[in-house]
Amino acid sequence: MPHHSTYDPERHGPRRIVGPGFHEQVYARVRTVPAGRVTTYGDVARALGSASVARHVGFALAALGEGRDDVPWFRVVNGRGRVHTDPDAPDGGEQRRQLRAEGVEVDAEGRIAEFGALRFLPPPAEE
DNA sequence: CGGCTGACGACCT
DNA sequence: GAGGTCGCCAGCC
Repeated sequence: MPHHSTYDPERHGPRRIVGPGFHEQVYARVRTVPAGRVTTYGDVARALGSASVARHVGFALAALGEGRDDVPWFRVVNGRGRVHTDPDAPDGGEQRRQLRAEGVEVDAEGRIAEFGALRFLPPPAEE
């Protein structure tokens, strides 16, 4: 252990909650988000037991291939209610298109309208 | 086996 | 606002 760590369990949750099969656990939590609602990377991380793995939630979703339509990845946005950037897409990209298709308003900046009301917290994962 | 890649979030300047 | 640091690590080559 580093004798001088900035790690704070109050803020980050327990260490080393990520393990083999982590991606599948992420996918299972994301599947709990109903159509027309959104959640955040951090919310999924907390549902899995540790806020500090929000980044890995993103990694897991990034690892989804084209052929993985059983995971509604597009319902996951960042903690400020914005979709992950689709820089070169004139229409805002696939995520916005999919969200709009289920009635979620997304502005030109990628912001979700009524984010607070649409935000869905995935239930905690079971052991 | 080692090295690299990768969709965040909280806090700081 | 914008930018940097650091917390976190599986999966794939």
